[in-house]
Amino acid sequence: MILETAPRDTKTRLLDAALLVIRTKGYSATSVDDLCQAAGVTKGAFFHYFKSKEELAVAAAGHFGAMAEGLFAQAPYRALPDPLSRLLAYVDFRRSILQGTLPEFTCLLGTLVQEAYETSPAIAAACDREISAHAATLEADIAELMQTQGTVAAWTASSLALHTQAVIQGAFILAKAKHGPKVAADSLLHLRQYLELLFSKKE
Amino acid sequence: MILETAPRDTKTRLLDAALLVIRTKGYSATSVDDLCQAAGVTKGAFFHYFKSKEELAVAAAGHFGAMAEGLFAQAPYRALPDPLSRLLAYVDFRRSILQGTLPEFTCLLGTLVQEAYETSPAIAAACDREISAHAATLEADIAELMQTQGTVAAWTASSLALHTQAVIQGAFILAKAKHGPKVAADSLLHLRQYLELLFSKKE
DNA sequence: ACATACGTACCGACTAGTTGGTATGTATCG
DNA sequence: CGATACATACCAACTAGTCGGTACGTATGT
Repeated sequence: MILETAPRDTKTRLLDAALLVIRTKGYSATSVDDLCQAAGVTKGAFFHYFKSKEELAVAAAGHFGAMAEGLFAQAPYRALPDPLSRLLAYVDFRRSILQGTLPEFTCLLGTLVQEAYETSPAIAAACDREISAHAATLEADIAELMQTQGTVAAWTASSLALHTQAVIQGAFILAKAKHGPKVAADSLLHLRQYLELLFSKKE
Repeated sequence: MILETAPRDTKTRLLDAALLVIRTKGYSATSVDDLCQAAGVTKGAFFHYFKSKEELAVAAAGHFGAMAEGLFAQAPYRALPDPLSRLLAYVDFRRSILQGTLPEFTCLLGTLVQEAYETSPAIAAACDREISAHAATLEADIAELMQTQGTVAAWTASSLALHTQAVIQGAFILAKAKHGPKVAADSLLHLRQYLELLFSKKE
């Protein structure tokens, strides 16, 4: 039995093209024709797989989330033994992937949600889902840290996990304004220092 | 001599409309007709004052920056005597203005630069200018703090000032994803705590 | 073995509406 | 008078989405 390679290929090509083009031009400024051209696919194919541009955006958010999940799950820092090392290494890892051009390392979800939060509930929900899912991967380590160190605080593990994502998203915006990753790397260093100040035991 | 109220009025109406509409729908999704309708002005008037949509965006960035400058310059916290109080009160003030709807309290500059950083150098430069100018108002207090406390660090006053802006921008993105200001307020509390951990003298 | 039937995966011309921008007019003010 | 401040009509280009058609693999019936 021969598995058809074509169908999945075309759909994936469109999703991959969406990641790049939308992160470069923004969602609204990206036309369906742009996407088709970047994917090397016709308009007929586009609307065969997605019934609207909005549906493509929702699927692209899922595609981006799945890609990120794979990237971070496979990353070497995940194998570190204690939660503090893992948390700090997560920030270091995020800093290390600030490579290449801006559309390559910035976040599709932040781009999408900023344009669509008022006009497309479906896109906003998809972005929230993926961002929150990624934050949740940090929450376990943070919760463990708080417990073993007996942290008493006004904030929760969840709020700190989301704060890390806020810093990352904000770092991307500054990187776009200044057209380079340096300012983002600096901001991640401040985030790292905050986590160290919170959880490093003072001897 | 009677100052003509009309010309400046029309131009300001367009700029004010731009602040609201662009923050709601995004830059690309906002048409010139949208702007004219929101401002109660015709297309002829629009192109009388701005020779292109892009030029309007650059002017709107400046308008937003000027508005912010006034708001923060007049804010009561500015009168506090010591730099640490002023810095922490700045964060508290930013938290206190997370009121009303999202388009009312989010940042036009972050919205604009994310959409235009690759496609419009003029808009990107305008956003960078305004964001950096606002960050600079914090830099003096941070530098003074570092000096009086003899802070020895790998980071600079400038990088910490920019980091505060990254947190704020990222907080807005999360607020948009979750459609409410609570997550943003929580993130600002983490920023406040970071600043306290950095600068509060342990007695 | 072969015909019929059907579903999936496309293709690309087309349309109705929208876009940023222009051309040309007029009204008012100094 | 001439300059400024609009208003209105208009246009070429582009927009998302549609639709009739094709190519091809597979299942079924005889």
